[in-house]
Amino acid sequence: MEIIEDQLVQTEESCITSVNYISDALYVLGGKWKLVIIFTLVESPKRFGELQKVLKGIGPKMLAKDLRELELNEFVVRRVYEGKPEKVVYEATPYSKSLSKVLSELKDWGMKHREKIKQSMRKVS
Amino acid sequence: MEIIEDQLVQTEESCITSVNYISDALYVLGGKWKLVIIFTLVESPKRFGELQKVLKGIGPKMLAKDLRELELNEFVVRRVYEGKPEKVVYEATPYSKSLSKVLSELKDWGMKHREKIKQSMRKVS
DNA sequence: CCGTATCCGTCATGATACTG
DNA sequence: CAGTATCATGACGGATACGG
Repeated sequence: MEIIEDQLVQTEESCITSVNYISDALYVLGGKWKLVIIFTLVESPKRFGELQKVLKGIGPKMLAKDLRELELNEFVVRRVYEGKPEKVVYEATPYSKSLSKVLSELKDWGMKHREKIKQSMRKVS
Repeated sequence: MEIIEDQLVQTEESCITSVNYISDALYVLGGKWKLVIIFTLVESPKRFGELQKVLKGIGPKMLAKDLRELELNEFVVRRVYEGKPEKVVYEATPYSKSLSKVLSELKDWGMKHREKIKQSMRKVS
């Protein structure tokens, strides 16, 4: 019995380690918008207003807050170009690009998920 | 000018579509615990108490709520085995397993991220 | 052991108005 | 255009007690 317990603890340990990695990731990437912001900025740099348009539904406060946090964690660079009206552009860093696999897997899964939802809606109706 | 606008709208459109897929995914998987719960259950089915132990820090209320939602969205099956003390086991469905790529990419990224954090802490000290 | 019920505090999110 | 200020709401989280 105790031996079995030990084995369980072992397997649980490695599982817990993996869980910690995922929790770490979610700690910096968590929330409703951060991953989406990173995704759109990896596609191309964008201005504040453009981001608001692409991320339908986000308010300026949340967007500003998330951008600040993403800048702190080095996912995003805020560049200011002086000029008549000065231009502010947000740009994804190489570190953001290290997330591209995660993002593309998530996007693929999201596509399949949407298909599944559509089908179950057909069944209901 | 209007033609350029149209082109921008085109590129934005495809970007927005991808954004929607990711938002869809985050809608069902979002929050602090859902992905972690799915991950541990994909490794092996677990009981309520075991989950509480593995996910250090989650309270019974949150765990119950997330498990209920995951059951609704068909990520998890709740199985009850009758017996002296009846046993309740939560099990990942095949649909959860369709997330395995997302999860392993996220885990890998989390590992690298932890390394990066460690290094930047060394630099500071 | 498996949860539910309750209370309560904190934080994330949102809507809107407003300033440089 | 880029963001801040303000206010409101709900999600999340912790503690504890309780019932099946």
